[in-house]
Amino acid sequence: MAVLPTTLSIGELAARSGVAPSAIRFYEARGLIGSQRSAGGQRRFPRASLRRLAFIGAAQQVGLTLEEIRAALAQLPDQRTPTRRDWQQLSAAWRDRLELRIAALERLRDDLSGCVGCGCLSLRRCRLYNVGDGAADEGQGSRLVRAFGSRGHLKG
Amino acid sequence: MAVLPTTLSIGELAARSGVAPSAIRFYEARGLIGSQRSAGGQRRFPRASLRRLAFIGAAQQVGLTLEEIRAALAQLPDQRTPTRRDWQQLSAAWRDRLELRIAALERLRDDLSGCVGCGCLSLRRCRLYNVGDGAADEGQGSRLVRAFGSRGHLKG
DNA sequence: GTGAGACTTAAAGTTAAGTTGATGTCAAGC
DNA sequence: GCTTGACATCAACTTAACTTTAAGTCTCAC
Repeated sequence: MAVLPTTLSIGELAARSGVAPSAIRFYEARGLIGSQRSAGGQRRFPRASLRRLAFIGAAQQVGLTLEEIRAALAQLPDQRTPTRRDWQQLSAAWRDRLELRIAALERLRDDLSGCVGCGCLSLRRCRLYNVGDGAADEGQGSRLVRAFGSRGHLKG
Repeated sequence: MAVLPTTLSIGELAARSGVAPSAIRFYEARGLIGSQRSAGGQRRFPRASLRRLAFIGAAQQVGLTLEEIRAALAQLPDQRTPTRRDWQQLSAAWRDRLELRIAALERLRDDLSGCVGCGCLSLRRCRLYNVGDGAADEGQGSRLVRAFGSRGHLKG
């Protein structure tokens, strides 16, 4: 059996985390992850970096940007193992965001389901498509579809 | 009361749809939407373009790229009002994608909930974080978090 | 102690989905 | 019939999150 090393090279970390070396360097440059250096200047990561990368991946799933993740991680005092309270706060915030995104997608799905077979695209009063049309004298067309959710997180 | 015009300038279409003129031009360049031209070369959109834009917006919510949306729209014979069957096929495909994304987010949420207060970040066997770690002799670390869902749609 | 392969940095490239700017034309109310 | 605001095109810029490339350095198994 191979002995588990106490530190990992960037290649080892990449292989075990599934995150590309270039991405890991990128995260380091953005302050999401730290490393020691070998005598020759190569990165040496503690094993905790694996958790850190998993954390980053999970946070991205939630729809956070790297900057937001960096800010969240920065709140965990740097060389301290996060406390239960640290973690509770982060995960609660995440769950709220997740719930919102899930609700938005479910709403869209339900509206879609209600439309199946109705020939929506040619109808005047479909919930999904009767949007912004026929509002000529109102000066402020409805924004049903746009209001569905956090479209913004995809592109800032 | 103003009379509803049979065609819309790009500015009118933008105002009523909530989509910026530059975005509409962009969609036209990408083949997602068409227009006639006035004698002087300005765009004139049929009122159906409002539905088209709503369609595009809804599709983006589902996580489709503009290219995928273009392909979907291209299946609807160009100057024909889509049939019930056309629409059924599209919306069924969308719902499948939505279901997948919803399921992935719910799984993440549930794992998060299971973790609240457990001090995950410092534990060895949390579902969320015990990923790719300790797999030194396996040569193929697990990819739990990465398998959560379509991370890819965010960047292609 | 050496050679292959992993690592280093910096800069430039990539993709999606647009926005912004420059420069010039159209449309319409007075 | 003119001026003002909307519109036209085209190219360049933007942002996020990386990847790729180039040129050079380190490591370590033999």
